[in-house]
Amino acid sequence: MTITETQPVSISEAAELTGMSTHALRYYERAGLMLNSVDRASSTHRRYTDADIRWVEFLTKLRSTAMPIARVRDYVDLVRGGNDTFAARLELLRAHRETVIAQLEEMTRSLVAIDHKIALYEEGILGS
Amino acid sequence: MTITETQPVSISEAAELTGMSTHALRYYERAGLMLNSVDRASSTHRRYTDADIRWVEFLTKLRSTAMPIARVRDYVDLVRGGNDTFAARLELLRAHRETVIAQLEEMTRSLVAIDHKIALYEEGILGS
DNA sequence: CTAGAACTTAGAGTGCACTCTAAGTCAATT
DNA sequence: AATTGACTTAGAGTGCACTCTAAGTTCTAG
Repeated sequence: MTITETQPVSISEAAELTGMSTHALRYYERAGLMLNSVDRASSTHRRYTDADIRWVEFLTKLRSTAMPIARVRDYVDLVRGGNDTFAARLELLRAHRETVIAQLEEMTRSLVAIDHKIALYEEGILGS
Repeated sequence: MTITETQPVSISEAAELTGMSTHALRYYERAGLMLNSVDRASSTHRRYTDADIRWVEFLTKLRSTAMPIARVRDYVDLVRGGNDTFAARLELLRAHRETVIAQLEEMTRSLVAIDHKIALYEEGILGS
């Protein structure tokens, strides 16, 4: 019977679980990133389900790879569009994948340059 | 005699060489990121030396690894501070290095999640 | 010498992604 | 029943990093 927490949670608990602020969670919902608007208990207070939490976590992955909010919304809109949008979603994610790889490469190149400068400092060689 | 371009260049040429806008180059100078203010030919027009260009390129590496402008300025101030600041500069760069590595790790984790979703789409399994 | 392009400055404007505020409502405790 | 604290909304405010504008100056070509 050890079923993992399946009770919907308040916005502040959702914030703790996802590492976002309550403000940001409301902002995401207003920005149309929430797939279906979060349920309300007492007709006003939000109740985040497990699925909501997992969705926010996926959004966070998109955002942490520098996908702009607008692009995230495009993806969400496609998901809302149903099965006809499978190909478009796949294309969007693949395109994003390429930008992420490019970012990783640029970052890695920059890191190498920074490491090089660190090495020069460690050898006491440098002036700038 | 094949000496590489060593003539100072105009701001628009500097922009082309560094991939930044002329606006951004002026902004960086005003923000105190330029080590020593760029020389002026005709007492008004900027002349970027090779050293200036290389410096901007290094700044770009710091920026492309998400070092905030304010932190970059801290580093520049240390460099201006002379040899006494070697240890502090090294420390700043090492600390930044850690944040870059953390960023790379998070990005890579997110990429894995995105790849996983792509794979599900490719197998025609998914709904969100 | 003149026209036009490129440059100068200070300061205002932009876009993004939150973040905060105000004024009020709801829930839990005393 | 009243207080306290978490929640609600719409909308304003913030911080960052540019980016643009206006009004004027300087360089270059003809």
